[in-house]
Amino acid sequence: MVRDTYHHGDLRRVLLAEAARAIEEAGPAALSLRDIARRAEVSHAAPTHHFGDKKGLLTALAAEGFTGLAAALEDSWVRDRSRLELGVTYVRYAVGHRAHFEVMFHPDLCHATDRSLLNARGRVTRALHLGTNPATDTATNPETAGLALWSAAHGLATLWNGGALPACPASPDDTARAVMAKLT
Amino acid sequence: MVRDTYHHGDLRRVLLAEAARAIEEAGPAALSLRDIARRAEVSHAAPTHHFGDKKGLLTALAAEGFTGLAAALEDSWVRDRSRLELGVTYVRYAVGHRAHFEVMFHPDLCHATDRSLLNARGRVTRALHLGTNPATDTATNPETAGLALWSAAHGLATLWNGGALPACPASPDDTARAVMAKLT
DNA sequence: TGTACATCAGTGAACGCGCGTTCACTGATGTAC
DNA sequence: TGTACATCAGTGAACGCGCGTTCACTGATGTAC
Repeated sequence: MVRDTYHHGDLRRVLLAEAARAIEEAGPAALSLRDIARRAEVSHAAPTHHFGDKKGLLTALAAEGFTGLAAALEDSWVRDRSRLELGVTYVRYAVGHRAHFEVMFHPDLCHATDRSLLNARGRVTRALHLGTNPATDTATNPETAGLALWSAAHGLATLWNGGALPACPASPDDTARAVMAKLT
Repeated sequence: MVRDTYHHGDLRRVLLAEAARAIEEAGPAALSLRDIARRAEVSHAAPTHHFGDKKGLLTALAAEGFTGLAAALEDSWVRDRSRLELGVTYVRYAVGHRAHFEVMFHPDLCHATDRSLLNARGRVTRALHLGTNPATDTATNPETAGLALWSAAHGLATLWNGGALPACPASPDDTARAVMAKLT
């Protein structure tokens, strides 16, 4: 124990951060509560105290990820009022928060019915439809517009994080901008 | 043992099929060699005999997936000569082979340097560029065209398989067609 | 056609390990009076 | 200001379990002659 006090003070946050680091290093399949506790330098039972069980920790991580992504998207829209930039922001967030992103879209790993998780996820879905107007967009379905943007951004982010792109020289931002520009 | 012969006859194929079923049910994180052996009704050491180790099995599954996808894409191109349909085919394959698709894009789970895996993956990448012509497409970068199609199809497939789409009524094919139509 | 032998495919016991979870506990903090 | 007490946060020992891998083995198959 490196700590000088018995109480940690900010353990919950630290555990989430260490979980994210561990997932970035070896993927969510290799994650264990005991490893996270080791990284945080607390006893191996401490994580359970904060999250109930392993899925509880991953649920919290996913919820944190959805909340952060929703905030990033909303900021982006306020700043640029551009759906292209909305997609770029999505990719940037995913690449910058690989572990969160990984967990967010693997419901197997989480308590699927967790309220805060569902709320945060809904907020992201809504943000992805900013700039599509059901009243004026009668010709093109705004659902489809939202889904196309989501698909392209999500796909690029996933491929990028998975190392599937063969020797891509450009930055994620530039690549995302080029891809998003192909959407009508 | 239900079998009446000592030798199984087709164990390798059966093990891959059972692995795919197991992954569909509970995700790749929950996969174990012993569980696959149980499903195939062989001793728990039998899978190791065929694949060397756990990663070996998943590598074989991923390679099988890439090969099947490449074949589907090539067929699609021969049949329709349509890049839109190429994207639809990608989504259809991914939705119809969830387990393979999952493993294909998680290099953590595989022996990353396996030759047959890399070959099959390259074949998919090439198929995704069918119909983009470096000679004539000087205005729009064919790399970008390939990547945009890939991103949109991959993203839609991933979101669909992950259950991320809120109550989508249409079939994967129809949804993919609508999304792909938004690409220039 | 038969026989010897090499090779292949699957077995089952054994190993050591790290895991998630439980539990009674103790140290620290906050609140009521 | 002090004291009693409830609550919270983290501990460390213990549990039972399923796992991947190894190993010497045995049953079955194919091939050479």
